[in-house]
Amino acid sequence: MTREYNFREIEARWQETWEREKTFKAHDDSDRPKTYCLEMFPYPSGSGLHVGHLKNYVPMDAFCRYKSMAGFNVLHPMGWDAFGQPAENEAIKKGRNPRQMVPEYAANYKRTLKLAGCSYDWTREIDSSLPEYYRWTQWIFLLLYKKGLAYRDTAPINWCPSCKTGLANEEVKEGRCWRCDNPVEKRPMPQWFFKITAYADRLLDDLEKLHWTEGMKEMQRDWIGRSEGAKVEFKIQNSESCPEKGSPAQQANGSRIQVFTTRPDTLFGATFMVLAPEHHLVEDLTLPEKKAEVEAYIKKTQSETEIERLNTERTKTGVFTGSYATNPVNGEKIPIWIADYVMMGYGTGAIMAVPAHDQRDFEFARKFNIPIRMVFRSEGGPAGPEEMTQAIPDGGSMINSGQFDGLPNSKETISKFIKWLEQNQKGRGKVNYRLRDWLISRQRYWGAPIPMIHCPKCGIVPVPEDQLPVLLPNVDNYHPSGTGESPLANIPEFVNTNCPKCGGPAKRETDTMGGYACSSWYFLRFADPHNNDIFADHQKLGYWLPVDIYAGGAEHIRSHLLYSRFWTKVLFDEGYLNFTEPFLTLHNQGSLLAYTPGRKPRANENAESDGGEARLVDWIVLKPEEREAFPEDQIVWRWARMSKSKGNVVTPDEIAQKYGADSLRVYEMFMAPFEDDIQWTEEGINGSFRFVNRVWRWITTYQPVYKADWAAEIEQEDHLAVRSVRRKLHQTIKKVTDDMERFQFNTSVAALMELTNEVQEAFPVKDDVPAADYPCLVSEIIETLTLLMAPFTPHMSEELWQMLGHKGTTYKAQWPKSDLLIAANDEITLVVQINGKLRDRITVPADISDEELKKIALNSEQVKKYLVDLNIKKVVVVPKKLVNIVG
RNA sequence: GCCGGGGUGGCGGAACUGGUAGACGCAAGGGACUUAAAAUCCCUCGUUCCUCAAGAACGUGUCGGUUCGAUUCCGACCCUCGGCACCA
Repeated sequence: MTREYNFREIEARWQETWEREKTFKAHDDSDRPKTYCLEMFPYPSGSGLHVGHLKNYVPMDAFCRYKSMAGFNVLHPMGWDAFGQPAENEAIKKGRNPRQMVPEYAANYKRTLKLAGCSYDWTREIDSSLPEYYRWTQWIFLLLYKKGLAYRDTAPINWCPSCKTGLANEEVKEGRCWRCDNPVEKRPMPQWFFKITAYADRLLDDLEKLHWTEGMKEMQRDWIGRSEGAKVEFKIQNSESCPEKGSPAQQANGSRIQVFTTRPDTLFGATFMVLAPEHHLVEDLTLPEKKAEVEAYIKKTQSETEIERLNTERTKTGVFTGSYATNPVNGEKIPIWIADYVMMGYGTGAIMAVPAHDQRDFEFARKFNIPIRMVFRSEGGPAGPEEMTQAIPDGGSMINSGQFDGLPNSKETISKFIKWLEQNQKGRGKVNYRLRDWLISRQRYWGAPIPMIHCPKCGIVPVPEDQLPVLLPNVDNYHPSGTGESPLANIPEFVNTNCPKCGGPAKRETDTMGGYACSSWYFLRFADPHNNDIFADHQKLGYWLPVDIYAGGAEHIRSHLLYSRFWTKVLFDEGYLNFTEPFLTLHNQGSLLAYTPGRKPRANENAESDGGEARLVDWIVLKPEEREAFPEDQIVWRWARMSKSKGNVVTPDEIAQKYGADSLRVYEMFMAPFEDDIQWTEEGINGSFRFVNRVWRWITTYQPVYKADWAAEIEQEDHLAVRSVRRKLHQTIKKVTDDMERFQFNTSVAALMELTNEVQEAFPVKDDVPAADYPCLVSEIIETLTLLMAPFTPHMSEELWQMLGHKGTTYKAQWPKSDLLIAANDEITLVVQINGKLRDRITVPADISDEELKKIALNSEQVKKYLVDLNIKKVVVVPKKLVNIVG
């Protein structure tokens, strides 16, 4: 009586039904508790979705379906991160206008997500490149500006010569552009920044509230990089060549150099100072006779890429400026050097160097013969600098440190130094961050225009809110200018405007906002995506937000999450939100790996890689055209992340065609935990396909036996002979429910497989109509299994559900409840150990007492033969589980 | 170098708060059905010893510790993946 499992027809039909019935529409008013589940919205690329992308979408979809069945009002929206460089670069490559291209690509993504059976509320679809969306991105920019959190500054920025635009600090990975992987340069440019550093402590402290893994929190902490210490002022001594007067710059700066140090306790050991070559005082501090040398050094460091400078292995270099400073604690005259191991971007760009207790300073001092002075010493350690082979970071007690001598080298002593500095006005306690302000300006076309106007009279004036959005003009040529200016600068109709303040002629800001601006608040928009009066209605935000479960790639941990958390806090401070953290729980999905042919690099391929001594490559993917002629025995196969560029992608379309979307879903959830990578194999998906088929076959076989009112009569039915099946059923309900809550899809599927195996053994699939021995139990299994499968195989479950005579969708059906009495085992396996070694397993009643357990264990034939020459010292009994006989 | 995750059969992976290691699946081998194949169903499947069985020993990266008992806890080390890195 089995029916054919025609998955192609079934899946297409139910996808249409869901769309027609708006099954997944989230309602803003409901008695049910809400849950907001969100995947990071994708940039819809031209190559479309492959099965690897579904590693995120499919499990999250199963989770949403489960939550809906468990009684929640689920918000599960989707949109497109379409504004920014990836889309623009793609459009340039294809010679297309992003305005037309993006919707096409988005439509293809949407089609594929529907094909995979994903349950999105498409009425909330958003596209960050549409004016009705970016109007609010601009609005938030103005809000930040009003709060003094958006500012313009000319500073050396990370410049990607390939993308021809500036990059935020977070977008630089190992000195390379996160998008195109080319080395970045430093370039001074007037740019817009967001003052995220003002929120550094809150971004750090609030991590405590979140259900993120320790690893993810730690990454955010690392990136924020809080360190406590002191800011200390070193007076510049007038140089001997011009004894009485400092240069104008020296006077303007009060003739002082500010340094940040985490170790003010080592101040007495500071025997020189080092400034970053870019430090603004360098020019003034350089004596005429040192000028040539210093300038040559600066030139040399400028030509170094960020990558070269990041290399910690190389030896220290630097030059003496000829000037001296005064050590504030002991009045000593110490030389001022410049060296590239001091970075302008961290702290004040200047350090006090304590060679005895800092390894970098030690190396530098040894190389340039600068005195080394210990300021603490421990017993057994080196007695003096001449005995040192490396810096000693801490320990022992203070020496050579005036009134501090004898104190232990400890945190308390550091506090005493800071107090002393503050009392004597030589410095003060200071917290420093690695985090730098967020560079938002892009000299590119495809982004939200920064809503600012430059007026010759009034200066920088924000665009009034009622004039938003500042529309991105439609143009033919949107290529980067290459001059460093945005393409918008060449469009007079856009640039020329009137000052909102004085009405006079003025010019618009031509930079656009980087894509991260759009993605820093989209999760708020989903609560109320079509609102034209505000970015989202306060009440709706209050109902839906914050996001309960957020899932996405680990590559976004530092930038996107940091920026989103920052904006959320700003909007909270302004009273727009009633929560301070947007994403309560966070999951990072693993990737899908494909077995990929490659080859060893040729001799020249590593040597001349751009950017100097870059990473060593030991494997290069074979391009399809290259593979044809490549000798088979020289191919090196590896598991590599699926991506279009590697030519190893598998599309959902081809898999849905061959095995069905439901089998694909089961496979992606079953093969590994959510966070782990999956090695894609066709055999694997075939295994999932077999499982789905078995469920289908079993349920359709026994469907004639099904009675919808089984629940009323099942307690009267005598199914003692098959009670273990019913027990297994209820154990499985519990197992799957618990695992879903913990985001453990792989073990959920495994539990369903176990159940299916056991059910099939008790009620085999035969060709003839099965005997209806236990109609109520069979009905319970049919119904429960159909529903338990629904999150994993939604199409098949809908089909079966309808076949059983139910109206409506499984999405709104009630998730099965486990009856703990039925699930309870009436027998347990007693494990008998002797000295911790397994000797016997005995089946005993579940309600057995400890005494009986002990008795049974000692009487076991298996055990007895070991007991002959064993002097029993002790018997450990673990209730209802185990007996360990110790001799 | 620092921080974080992880090392379990031929493979992917299970094992709740210390208590039966290897669930579930893949691959492999054998068998049933079939003219045949596919599909399906049944059996075997960590290693070693023993002719087989019964049974035994070993076994969760390595070494050591705590414990009646350790994949699980502690210490040291090795490998691997991810993040950060002349961060003052």
